[in-house]
Amino acid sequence: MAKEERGQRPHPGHPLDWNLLRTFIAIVQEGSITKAGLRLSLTQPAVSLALKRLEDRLGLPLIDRGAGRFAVTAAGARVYDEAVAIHGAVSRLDTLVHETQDDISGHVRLLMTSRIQTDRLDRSLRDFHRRHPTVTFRIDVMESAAIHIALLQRTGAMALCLLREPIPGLSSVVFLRQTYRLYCGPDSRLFGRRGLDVADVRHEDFVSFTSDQIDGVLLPLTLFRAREGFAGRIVASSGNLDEVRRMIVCGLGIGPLPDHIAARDVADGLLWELPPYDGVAPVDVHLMWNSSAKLNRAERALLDCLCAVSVSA
DNA sequence: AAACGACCGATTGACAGATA
DNA sequence: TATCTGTCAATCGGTCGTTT
Repeated sequence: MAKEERGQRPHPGHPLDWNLLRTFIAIVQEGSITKAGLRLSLTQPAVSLALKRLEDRLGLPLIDRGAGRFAVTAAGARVYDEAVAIHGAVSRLDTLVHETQDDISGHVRLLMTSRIQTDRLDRSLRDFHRRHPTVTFRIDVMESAAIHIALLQRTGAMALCLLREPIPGLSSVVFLRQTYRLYCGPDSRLFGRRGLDVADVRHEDFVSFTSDQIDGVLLPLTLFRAREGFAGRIVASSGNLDEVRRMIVCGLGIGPLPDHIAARDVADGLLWELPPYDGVAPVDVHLMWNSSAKLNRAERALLDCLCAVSVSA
């Protein structure tokens, strides 16, 4: 059928064959009908015909194709998004059906900000692994803002990250309370000096986190600097806690770190605590998850496990 | 630059097997 | 028996490298 003849939906209410969507996903992902055929163990004509059937069913061209030409149309992009969502749901059916009551298996993807150090988390993972040794893990480290997006898009099941204010659609409990304090490195003129006042550090160059902004999850640090009249320039920033620590130790400037993380460096003579000595700001680590996402049993079990040891559980 | 041929990818027609 | 979905073979059209 010529494309220009397809202007209406010729099969209103006709049930759509799932295989056509599966084939269409392969065509879009491979960017070629031939490659899609190889992936699906079909011949190229079979894939070409399947695409043509899908286009006929929907009454719209989905791929603008020809010799040396392959482009997903706007309608094709919309169909692809829906097909992927349907594929995800269908793919989970087998796991959901075959999971038994007393044998939890599966895969868990946990998202975390850098350097979440707490025995509470370590103990939970150790206990969980002993109880469910067949469950596999993947832990991805990223910035809190990226984690929030990943949870909303359901590409991760749960996360340990910072949170400024509640996010619609995401549930959270406080997993760990931590206080940020200011530190400097051994090269700083302030290193080793006791009994300093905030006024003594106000004009120092500053190392900070990329989320230390008015719209970031470390807003309390921003507010602290504004409240105390810090006038030093921000000479370096990173979203990774290890890199912020490195830049402070290397003397690029003074900067905030969670006190329990900095404690060992202070003991080793790499960091020196600065005023205010009661801490800059409390910044809690939250356990977060998408409340409307369908978790597998492994994910649900780990979430229950982590919730049980959370501060605000 | 034009012509040529090899190659690649898509479509079409004929036909076969499975299924309702 | 009609329909759907697959394969095979032939064909078309474009790209690319080589030759003239």
